[in-house]
Amino acid sequence: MRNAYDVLKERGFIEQLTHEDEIKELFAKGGVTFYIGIDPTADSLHVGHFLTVMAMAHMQQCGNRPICLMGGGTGMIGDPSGKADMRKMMTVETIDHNVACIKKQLSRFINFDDGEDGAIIANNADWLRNLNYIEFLREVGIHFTVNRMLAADCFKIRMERELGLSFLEFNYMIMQAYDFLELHERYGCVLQMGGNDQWSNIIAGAELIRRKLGKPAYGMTFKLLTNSEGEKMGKTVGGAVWLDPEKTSPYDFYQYWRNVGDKDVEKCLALLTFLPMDEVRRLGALPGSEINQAKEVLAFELTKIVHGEEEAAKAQEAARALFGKGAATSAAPSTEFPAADFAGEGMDILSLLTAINVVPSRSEARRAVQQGGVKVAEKAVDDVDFKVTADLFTDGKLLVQKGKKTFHNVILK
RNA sequence: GGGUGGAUUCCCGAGCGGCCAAAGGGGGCAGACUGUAAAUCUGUUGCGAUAGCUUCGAAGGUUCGAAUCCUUCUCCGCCCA
Repeated sequence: MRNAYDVLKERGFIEQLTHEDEIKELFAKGGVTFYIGIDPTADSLHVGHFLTVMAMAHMQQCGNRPICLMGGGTGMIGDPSGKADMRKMMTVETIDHNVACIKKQLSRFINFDDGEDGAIIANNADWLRNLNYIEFLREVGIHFTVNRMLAADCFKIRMERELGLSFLEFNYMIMQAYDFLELHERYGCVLQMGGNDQWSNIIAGAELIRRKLGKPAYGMTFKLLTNSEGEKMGKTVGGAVWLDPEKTSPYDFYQYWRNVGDKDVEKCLALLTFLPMDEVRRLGALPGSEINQAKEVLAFELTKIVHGEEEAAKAQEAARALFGKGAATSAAPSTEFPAADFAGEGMDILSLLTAINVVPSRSEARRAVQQGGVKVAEKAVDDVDFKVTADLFTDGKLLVQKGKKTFHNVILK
Protein backbone atom coordinates (compact mmCIF):
# COMPACT_ATOMS: atom_id res chain seq x y z
CA MET A 1 0.00 0.00 0.00
CA ARG A 2 1.30 3.44 -0.87
CA ASN A 3 2.22 6.05 1.64
CA ALA A 4 -0.59 8.55 1.72
CA TYR A 5 1.91 11.35 2.06
CA ASP A 6 3.51 10.49 -1.25
CA VAL A 7 0.16 10.31 -2.98
CA LEU A 8 -1.06 13.64 -1.65
CA LYS A 9 2.28 15.25 -2.30
CA GLU A 10 2.52 14.00 -5.84
CA ARG A 11 -0.98 15.12 -6.69
CA GLY A 12 -0.35 18.53 -5.25
CA PHE A 13 -2.74 18.58 -2.31
CA ILE A 14 -0.40 19.59 0.44
CA GLU A 15 0.09 23.19 1.43
CA GLN A 16 1.29 23.14 5.04
CA LEU A 17 2.22 20.53 7.62
CA THR A 18 2.76 20.86 11.32
CA HIS A 19 5.45 18.18 11.49
CA GLU A 20 6.51 16.97 8.09
CA ASP A 21 8.83 14.13 9.06
CA GLU A 22 6.65 12.76 11.79
CA ILE A 23 3.62 12.79 9.56
CA LYS A 24 5.51 10.92 6.88
CA GLU A 25 6.45 8.26 9.40
CA LEU A 26 2.94 8.07 10.68
CA PHE A 27 1.59 7.50 7.20
CA ALA A 28 4.19 4.88 6.48
CA LYS A 29 2.66 2.76 9.21
CA GLY A 30 -0.84 3.43 7.95
CA GLY A 31 -3.98 3.08 9.97
CA VAL A 32 -4.00 6.74 10.87
CA THR A 33 -7.27 8.12 12.13
CA PHE A 34 -7.72 11.64 10.82
CA TYR A 35 -10.53 14.08 10.47
CA ILE A 36 -11.83 16.77 8.22
CA GLY A 37 -14.51 19.16 9.32
CA ILE A 38 -17.36 20.27 7.13
CA ASP A 39 -19.56 23.18 8.04
CA PRO A 40 -23.21 22.65 7.23
CA THR A 41 -23.73 26.06 5.67
CA ALA A 42 -25.85 24.64 2.85
CA ASP A 43 -27.73 21.47 2.09
CA SER A 44 -25.18 20.36 -0.46
CA LEU A 45 -21.44 20.14 -0.78
CA HIS A 46 -19.76 22.26 -3.40
CA VAL A 47 -16.55 21.97 -5.34
CA GLY A 48 -14.48 23.48 -2.57
CA HIS A 49 -15.50 20.65 -0.29
CA PHE A 50 -14.92 18.16 -3.03
CA LEU A 51 -11.21 18.81 -2.98
CA THR A 52 -11.00 17.80 0.65
CA VAL A 53 -13.28 14.87 0.03
CA MET A 54 -10.88 13.63 -2.63
CA ALA A 55 -8.04 13.94 -0.17
CA MET A 56 -10.06 11.90 2.26
CA ALA A 57 -10.67 9.27 -0.38
CA HIS A 58 -6.98 9.03 -1.19
CA MET A 59 -6.19 8.75 2.48
CA GLN A 60 -8.69 5.98 2.87
CA GLN A 61 -7.36 4.12 -0.12
CA CYS A 62 -3.98 4.20 1.54
CA GLY A 63 -5.34 2.45 4.55
CA ASN A 64 -6.25 5.27 6.86
CA ARG A 65 -9.47 5.92 8.67
CA PRO A 66 -11.35 9.14 7.94
CA ILE A 67 -13.69 10.91 10.27
CA CYS A 68 -16.08 13.31 8.65
CA LEU A 69 -16.91 15.82 11.28
CA MET A 70 -20.11 17.67 10.61
CA GLY A 71 -20.13 21.07 12.20
CA GLY A 72 -23.57 20.87 13.69
CA GLY A 73 -22.31 22.74 16.71
CA THR A 74 -19.73 25.07 15.21
CA GLY A 75 -22.20 25.84 12.46
CA MET A 76 -24.12 27.72 15.08
CA ILE A 77 -21.24 30.13 15.38
CA GLY A 78 -19.88 30.47 11.89
CA ASP A 79 -16.25 30.40 10.90
CA PRO A 80 -14.87 33.92 10.46
CA SER A 81 -11.62 32.71 8.86
CA GLY A 82 -10.82 34.87 5.90
CA LYS A 83 -14.34 36.18 5.67
CA ALA A 84 -15.14 39.82 5.44
CA ASP A 85 -18.70 39.56 6.64
CA MET A 86 -20.20 37.93 9.60
CA ARG A 87 -22.19 34.90 8.66
CA LYS A 88 -25.89 34.83 9.08
CA MET A 89 -26.89 32.84 12.10
CA MET A 90 -28.52 29.59 11.21
CA THR A 91 -31.27 27.90 13.11
CA VAL A 92 -30.78 24.49 14.62
CA GLU A 93 -33.35 23.06 12.23
CA THR A 94 -31.53 24.33 9.17
CA ILE A 95 -28.23 23.06 10.43
CA ASP A 96 -29.58 19.63 11.20
CA HIS A 97 -31.25 19.43 7.83
CA ASN A 98 -28.03 20.39 6.07
CA VAL A 99 -26.05 17.87 8.06
CA ALA A 100 -28.38 15.11 6.95
CA CYS A 101 -28.14 16.09 3.29
CA ILE A 102 -24.37 16.33 3.31
CA LYS A 103 -24.00 12.98 5.02
CA LYS A 104 -25.87 11.38 2.17
CA GLN A 105 -23.66 13.00 -0.44
CA LEU A 106 -20.49 11.99 1.31
CA SER A 107 -21.30 8.33 1.21
CA ARG A 108 -20.84 8.45 -2.55
CA PHE A 109 -17.18 9.18 -2.19
CA ILE A 110 -16.14 7.76 1.10
CA ASN A 111 -16.54 4.22 2.31
CA PHE A 112 -18.47 4.14 5.57
CA ASP A 113 -18.45 0.37 6.05
CA ASP A 114 -17.50 -1.07 9.38
CA GLY A 115 -13.96 -2.27 9.54
CA GLU A 116 -10.41 -1.13 9.95
CA ASP A 117 -10.50 1.91 7.76
CA GLY A 118 -14.24 2.44 7.42
CA ALA A 119 -15.03 6.10 7.77
CA ILE A 120 -16.87 7.54 10.71
CA ILE A 121 -19.36 10.35 10.70
CA ALA A 122 -19.34 12.53 13.75
CA ASN A 123 -21.24 15.65 14.58
CA ASN A 124 -19.79 18.15 16.96
CA ALA A 125 -23.27 19.15 17.98
CA ASP A 126 -23.07 16.04 20.16
CA TRP A 127 -20.55 17.65 22.45
CA LEU A 128 -20.62 21.36 21.71
CA ARG A 129 -24.26 22.14 22.16
CA ASN A 130 -24.32 20.92 25.72
CA LEU A 131 -21.12 22.43 26.91
CA ASN A 132 -21.07 24.06 30.25
CA TYR A 133 -19.57 27.47 29.88
CA ILE A 134 -17.63 27.66 33.12
CA GLU A 135 -16.34 24.16 32.85
CA PHE A 136 -15.32 24.74 29.29
CA LEU A 137 -13.43 27.88 30.14
CA ARG A 138 -11.53 26.12 32.89
CA GLU A 139 -10.77 23.02 30.86
CA VAL A 140 -10.04 24.50 27.48
CA GLY A 141 -9.98 28.27 27.69
CA ILE A 142 -7.04 28.21 30.02
CA HIS A 143 -4.82 26.86 27.28
CA PHE A 144 -5.31 29.79 24.97
CA THR A 145 -4.04 33.31 25.16
CA VAL A 146 -5.89 36.09 23.48
CA ASN A 147 -2.62 37.60 22.36
CA ARG A 148 -1.80 34.57 20.29
CA MET A 149 -5.27 34.17 18.95
CA LEU A 150 -5.43 37.74 17.77
CA ALA A 151 -2.20 37.27 15.91
CA ALA A 152 -3.67 34.33 14.03
CA ASP A 153 -3.92 34.62 10.33
CA CYS A 154 -7.56 33.82 10.17
CA PHE A 155 -8.58 37.00 11.94
CA LYS A 156 -6.31 39.17 9.91
CA ILE A 157 -8.82 40.41 7.40
CA ARG A 158 -11.18 41.47 10.11
CA MET A 159 -8.52 43.27 12.05
CA GLU A 160 -6.91 44.98 9.11
CA ARG A 161 -10.05 46.10 7.43
CA GLU A 162 -11.48 47.26 10.72
CA LEU A 163 -14.56 45.20 10.21
CA GLY A 164 -15.03 44.06 13.74
CA LEU A 165 -15.02 40.54 14.95
CA SER A 166 -17.65 39.49 17.40
CA PHE A 167 -16.77 37.50 20.46
CA LEU A 168 -19.04 34.80 19.15
CA GLU A 169 -16.92 34.36 16.07
CA PHE A 170 -13.73 34.78 18.00
CA ASN A 171 -14.62 31.61 19.85
CA TYR A 172 -14.84 29.59 16.69
CA MET A 173 -11.19 28.70 16.85
CA ILE A 174 -11.46 27.34 20.36
CA MET A 175 -14.49 25.31 19.45
CA GLN A 176 -12.68 23.73 16.57
CA ALA A 177 -9.65 23.07 18.71
CA TYR A 178 -11.91 21.38 21.19
CA ASP A 179 -13.35 19.21 18.43
CA PHE A 180 -9.95 17.83 17.71
CA LEU A 181 -9.42 17.06 21.37
CA GLU A 182 -12.78 15.36 21.60
CA LEU A 183 -12.15 13.26 18.49
CA HIS A 184 -8.75 12.36 19.81
CA GLU A 185 -10.25 11.02 22.99
CA ARG A 186 -13.19 9.29 21.36
CA TYR A 187 -11.55 7.78 18.31
CA GLY A 188 -7.83 8.22 18.70
CA CYS A 189 -7.78 10.82 15.99
CA VAL A 190 -4.27 12.26 15.63
CA LEU A 191 -4.46 14.33 12.50
CA GLN A 192 -6.66 17.11 11.29
CA MET A 193 -6.78 18.07 7.66
CA GLY A 194 -8.54 20.89 5.91
CA GLY A 195 -8.27 23.74 3.46
CA ASN A 196 -5.46 26.14 4.02
CA ASP A 197 -7.87 28.71 5.39
CA GLN A 198 -8.20 26.36 8.33
CA TRP A 199 -4.53 26.46 9.24
CA SER A 200 -4.91 28.59 12.36
CA ASN A 201 -7.80 26.54 13.63
CA ILE A 202 -5.95 23.32 12.98
CA ILE A 203 -2.82 24.29 14.82
CA ALA A 204 -4.93 25.48 17.70
CA GLY A 205 -6.40 22.00 18.00
CA ALA A 206 -3.10 20.18 17.71
CA GLU A 207 -1.59 22.43 20.33
CA LEU A 208 -4.50 21.94 22.65
CA ILE A 209 -4.00 18.18 22.59
CA ARG A 210 -0.30 18.53 23.11
CA ARG A 211 -0.70 20.87 26.02
CA LYS A 212 -3.59 19.25 27.74
CA LEU A 213 -2.71 15.61 27.21
CA GLY A 214 0.95 15.83 26.34
CA LYS A 215 0.30 13.65 23.34
CA PRO A 216 1.27 14.20 19.71
CA ALA A 217 -1.26 15.57 17.28
CA TYR A 218 -0.74 16.81 13.76
CA GLY A 219 -2.23 19.03 11.15
CA MET A 220 -2.09 19.29 7.41
CA THR A 221 -3.71 21.73 5.04
CA PHE A 222 -4.50 21.50 1.37
CA LYS A 223 -4.02 24.00 -1.34
CA LEU A 224 -7.09 26.00 -2.02
CA LEU A 225 -8.57 25.30 -5.40
CA THR A 226 -7.65 28.43 -7.28
CA ASN A 227 -7.17 29.14 -10.94
CA SER A 228 -4.05 30.58 -12.47
CA GLU A 229 -5.22 34.08 -11.57
CA GLY A 230 -5.47 33.09 -7.96
CA GLU A 231 -9.23 33.31 -7.87
CA LYS A 232 -11.18 30.66 -6.12
CA MET A 233 -12.52 28.05 -8.49
CA GLY A 234 -15.94 26.59 -8.31
CA LYS A 235 -17.77 29.89 -8.43
CA THR A 236 -20.23 30.88 -11.08
CA VAL A 237 -22.65 33.73 -11.46
CA GLY A 238 -25.28 31.75 -9.73
CA GLY A 239 -22.97 31.02 -6.82
CA ALA A 240 -21.06 27.86 -6.18
CA VAL A 241 -20.73 24.80 -8.35
CA TRP A 242 -22.70 22.29 -6.33
CA LEU A 243 -22.48 18.55 -6.24
CA ASP A 244 -26.23 18.24 -5.93
CA PRO A 245 -27.67 17.67 -9.41
CA GLU A 246 -30.71 19.70 -8.42
CA LYS A 247 -28.55 22.75 -7.79
CA THR A 248 -26.02 22.31 -10.56
CA SER A 249 -27.14 20.02 -13.34
CA PRO A 250 -24.68 17.36 -14.53
CA TYR A 251 -24.55 19.18 -17.85
CA ASP A 252 -23.62 22.50 -16.26
CA PHE A 253 -21.21 20.72 -13.98
CA TYR A 254 -19.55 19.11 -16.97
CA GLN A 255 -19.42 22.40 -18.81
CA TYR A 256 -17.78 24.15 -15.90
CA TRP A 257 -14.82 21.81 -16.07
CA ARG A 258 -14.81 21.66 -19.83
CA ASN A 259 -14.17 25.41 -19.67
CA VAL A 260 -11.33 25.66 -17.19
CA GLY A 261 -8.32 27.65 -18.26
CA ASP A 262 -5.46 25.90 -20.05
CA LYS A 263 -3.13 26.42 -17.15
CA ASP A 264 -5.50 24.87 -14.67
CA VAL A 265 -6.24 21.59 -16.40
CA GLU A 266 -3.36 19.61 -15.07
CA LYS A 267 -3.87 20.78 -11.53
CA CYS A 268 -7.55 19.93 -11.65
CA LEU A 269 -6.89 16.50 -13.08
CA ALA A 270 -4.45 15.77 -10.30
CA LEU A 271 -6.59 17.05 -7.51
CA LEU A 272 -10.07 16.13 -8.61
CA THR A 273 -9.80 12.84 -10.45
CA PHE A 274 -8.27 9.46 -9.72
CA LEU A 275 -6.36 9.29 -13.01
CA PRO A 276 -2.80 8.00 -12.60
CA MET A 277 -0.31 10.83 -12.44
CA ASP A 278 1.52 9.70 -15.57
CA GLU A 279 -1.67 10.21 -17.50
CA VAL A 280 -2.34 13.51 -15.77
CA ARG A 281 1.04 14.81 -16.75
CA ARG A 282 0.67 13.61 -20.30
CA LEU A 283 -2.69 15.33 -20.69
CA GLY A 284 -1.50 18.50 -19.05
CA ALA A 285 1.39 18.75 -21.46
CA LEU A 286 -0.71 18.62 -24.61
CA PRO A 287 0.20 21.58 -26.80
CA GLY A 288 -2.02 24.28 -28.24
CA SER A 289 -5.61 23.43 -28.89
CA GLU A 290 -4.99 19.77 -28.17
CA ILE A 291 -5.32 20.71 -24.54
CA ASN A 292 -9.05 20.52 -25.19
CA GLN A 293 -8.75 16.75 -25.04
CA ALA A 294 -7.46 17.08 -21.53
CA LYS A 295 -10.39 19.29 -20.64
CA GLU A 296 -12.80 16.72 -21.96
CA VAL A 297 -11.17 14.04 -19.88
CA LEU A 298 -11.27 16.26 -16.82
CA ALA A 299 -14.93 17.11 -17.29
CA PHE A 300 -15.88 13.53 -17.95
CA GLU A 301 -13.93 11.95 -15.13
CA LEU A 302 -15.07 14.48 -12.60
CA THR A 303 -18.68 14.29 -13.64
CA LYS A 304 -18.40 10.53 -13.46
CA ILE A 305 -17.19 10.58 -9.90
CA VAL A 306 -19.86 13.00 -8.79
CA HIS A 307 -22.87 12.03 -10.88
CA GLY A 308 -22.06 8.57 -12.15
CA GLU A 309 -20.90 7.27 -15.50
CA GLU A 310 -24.26 7.47 -17.18
CA GLU A 311 -24.77 11.14 -16.45
CA ALA A 312 -21.21 11.90 -17.41
CA ALA A 313 -21.66 10.21 -20.76
CA LYS A 314 -24.89 12.08 -21.37
CA ALA A 315 -23.32 15.40 -20.53
CA GLN A 316 -20.38 14.71 -22.77
CA GLU A 317 -22.57 13.67 -25.63
CA ALA A 318 -24.69 16.77 -25.24
CA ALA A 319 -21.67 19.02 -25.15
CA ARG A 320 -20.14 17.44 -28.22
CA ALA A 321 -23.36 17.67 -30.16
CA LEU A 322 -24.04 21.27 -29.23
CA PHE A 323 -20.56 22.58 -29.78
CA GLY A 324 -19.71 20.38 -32.71
CA LYS A 325 -21.58 20.73 -35.95
CA GLY A 326 -23.83 17.80 -35.33
CA ALA A 327 -27.49 18.55 -34.93
CA ALA A 328 -28.18 15.99 -32.25
CA THR A 329 -29.29 18.46 -29.66
CA SER A 330 -31.64 16.42 -27.56
CA ALA A 331 -29.30 16.42 -24.61
CA ALA A 332 -29.49 20.14 -23.90
CA PRO A 333 -31.72 21.26 -21.06
CA SER A 334 -35.31 21.50 -22.16
CA THR A 335 -38.70 22.90 -21.27
CA GLU A 336 -42.08 21.66 -22.41
CA PHE A 337 -44.83 23.92 -23.67
CA PRO A 338 -48.36 23.26 -24.80
CA ALA A 339 -48.47 23.29 -28.59
CA ALA A 340 -51.17 25.95 -28.41
CA ASP A 341 -48.64 28.50 -27.24
CA PHE A 342 -47.08 28.55 -30.67
CA ALA A 343 -50.21 28.29 -32.78
CA GLY A 344 -51.25 31.20 -34.99
CA GLU A 345 -49.37 34.33 -33.97
CA GLY A 346 -47.01 32.29 -31.86
CA MET A 347 -45.04 33.46 -28.88
CA ASP A 348 -42.83 36.50 -28.99
CA ILE A 349 -39.15 35.83 -28.61
CA LEU A 350 -38.75 37.87 -25.44
CA SER A 351 -41.43 35.91 -23.63
CA LEU A 352 -39.93 32.65 -24.74
CA LEU A 353 -36.44 33.52 -23.62
CA THR A 354 -37.77 34.55 -20.26
CA ALA A 355 -39.97 31.48 -19.95
CA ILE A 356 -37.12 29.05 -20.49
CA ASN A 357 -35.00 30.95 -18.00
CA VAL A 358 -32.01 31.64 -20.17
CA VAL A 359 -32.40 35.27 -19.16
CA PRO A 360 -33.64 36.70 -15.87
CA SER A 361 -35.88 39.43 -17.30
CA ARG A 362 -37.45 40.74 -20.47
CA SER A 363 -35.00 43.61 -20.52
CA GLU A 364 -32.11 41.17 -20.57
CA ALA A 365 -33.83 39.21 -23.29
CA ARG A 366 -34.25 42.36 -25.32
CA ARG A 367 -30.59 43.20 -24.94
CA ALA A 368 -29.51 39.72 -25.92
CA VAL A 369 -31.56 39.91 -29.08
CA GLN A 370 -30.46 43.43 -29.95
CA GLN A 371 -26.83 42.50 -29.53
CA GLY A 372 -27.19 39.56 -31.83
CA GLY A 373 -26.82 36.90 -29.22
CA VAL A 374 -29.95 34.89 -29.85
CA LYS A 375 -30.48 32.08 -32.29
CA VAL A 376 -33.60 30.06 -32.90
CA ALA A 377 -33.21 26.85 -34.84
CA GLU A 378 -29.67 27.88 -35.78
CA LYS A 379 -30.83 31.16 -37.28
CA ALA A 380 -29.94 34.47 -35.71
CA VAL A 381 -32.84 36.54 -34.45
CA ASP A 382 -32.26 40.27 -34.36
CA ASP A 383 -35.84 41.49 -34.24
CA VAL A 384 -37.19 42.12 -30.79
CA ASP A 385 -40.73 41.51 -32.04
CA PHE A 386 -39.88 38.20 -33.63
CA LYS A 387 -42.63 35.63 -33.20
CA VAL A 388 -41.86 32.01 -32.60
CA THR A 389 -44.44 29.98 -34.42
CA ALA A 390 -45.24 26.30 -34.77
CA ASP A 391 -43.71 25.97 -38.24
CA LEU A 392 -40.23 26.62 -36.84
CA PHE A 393 -40.34 23.39 -34.88
CA THR A 394 -38.91 20.15 -36.15
CA ASP A 395 -40.51 17.04 -34.72
CA GLY A 396 -42.01 19.13 -31.96
CA LYS A 397 -38.64 20.49 -30.96
CA LEU A 398 -36.91 23.81 -31.26
CA LEU A 399 -33.37 24.70 -30.28
CA VAL A 400 -32.92 28.11 -28.75
CA GLN A 401 -29.44 29.49 -28.24
CA LYS A 402 -28.39 32.48 -26.18
CA GLY A 403 -24.82 33.51 -26.61
CA LYS A 404 -22.28 30.90 -27.46
CA LYS A 405 -22.77 28.55 -24.61
CA THR A 406 -26.36 28.52 -23.55
CA PHE A 407 -28.63 26.07 -25.29
CA HIS A 408 -32.20 25.19 -24.52
CA ASN A 409 -34.71 22.94 -26.19
CA VAL A 410 -38.31 23.98 -26.44
CA ILE A 411 -40.50 20.93 -26.67
CA LEU A 412 -44.14 20.77 -27.64
CA LYS A 413 -46.37 18.53 -25.66
C1' G B 1 -22.68 54.32 28.63
C1' G B 2 -20.05 58.99 26.22
C1' G B 3 -18.03 60.98 21.62
C1' U B 4 -17.74 60.43 16.45
C1' G B 5 -18.18 58.55 11.36
C1' G B 6 -21.07 55.68 8.22
C1' A B 7 -25.33 52.80 5.62
C1' U B 8 -25.82 54.26 -2.40
C1' U B 9 -27.88 49.96 -7.70
C1' C B 10 -24.40 42.27 -7.96
C1' C B 11 -19.52 44.08 -5.24
C1' C B 12 -16.21 48.30 -4.20
C1' G B 13 -17.08 53.27 -4.44
C1' A B 14 -18.43 58.80 -6.23
C1' G B 15 -22.62 61.72 -5.71
C1' C B 16 -23.66 70.48 -5.56
C1' G B 17 -31.89 70.26 -3.68
C1' G B 18 -33.41 70.01 -9.83
C1' C B 19 -29.08 68.43 -15.81
C1' C B 20 -29.49 61.24 -11.13
C1' A B 21 -31.64 55.19 -12.84
C1' A B 22 -27.34 57.89 -10.17
C1' A B 23 -19.56 58.97 -12.06
C1' G B 24 -15.57 55.36 -11.89
C1' G B 25 -13.70 50.43 -11.14
C1' G B 26 -14.70 45.19 -10.54
C1' G B 27 -17.89 41.43 -11.93
C1' G B 28 -21.81 39.75 -15.37
C1' C B 29 -23.94 39.49 -20.28
C1' A B 30 -23.51 40.08 -25.74
C1' G B 31 -20.35 40.87 -30.15
C1' A B 32 -15.27 40.55 -32.72
C1' C B 33 -10.81 37.46 -32.51
C1' U B 34 -10.25 32.07 -31.07
C1' G B 35 -9.53 26.27 -29.38
C1' U B 36 -16.48 25.82 -25.66
C1' A B 37 -9.09 28.59 -23.27
C1' A B 38 -6.43 33.07 -21.88
C1' A B 39 -5.36 37.98 -23.34
C1' U B 40 -7.30 42.03 -26.13
C1' C B 41 -11.01 45.28 -28.40
C1' U B 42 -16.38 46.98 -28.76
C1' G B 43 -21.22 47.32 -26.82
C1' U B 44 -24.24 46.58 -22.64
C1' U B 45 -25.46 46.13 -17.43
C1' G B 46 -32.96 48.48 -12.29
C1' C B 47 -38.00 46.91 -14.43
C1' G B 48 -40.58 48.04 -18.77
C1' A B 49 -40.08 49.96 -23.14
C1' U B 50 -43.63 54.89 -26.81
C1' A B 51 -44.67 56.41 -22.49
C1' G B 52 -44.16 55.05 -17.76
C1' C B 53 -42.77 52.56 -13.14
C1' U B 54 -39.86 51.24 -8.67
C1' U B 55 -34.66 52.24 -6.45
C1' C B 56 -29.96 55.21 -2.86
C1' G B 57 -30.72 51.34 5.58
C1' A B 58 -36.48 52.10 7.63
C1' A B 59 -40.56 55.33 8.64
C1' G B 60 -42.25 60.15 8.65
C1' G B 61 -41.57 65.53 7.37
C1' U B 62 -39.83 70.25 4.70
C1' U B 63 -40.05 71.62 -0.61
C1' C B 64 -43.01 72.95 -6.96
C1' G B 65 -38.94 69.23 -6.66
C1' A B 66 -34.95 65.13 -2.32
C1' A B 67 -29.95 59.81 -2.76
C1' U B 68 -28.85 64.84 -1.36
C1' C B 69 -32.25 69.13 4.11
C1' C B 70 -35.02 67.96 9.11
C1' U B 71 -37.05 64.22 12.82
C1' U B 72 -37.34 59.43 14.82
C1' C B 73 -35.74 54.43 14.36
C1' U B 74 -32.51 50.13 12.94
C1' C B 75 -27.73 48.31 11.91
C1' C B 76 -22.37 48.93 11.61
C1' G B 77 -17.18 51.05 12.23
C1' C B 78 -13.80 53.91 15.19
C1' C B 79 -12.25 56.40 19.78
C1' C B 80 -13.06 56.85 25.14
C1' A B 81 -15.07 54.14 29.52
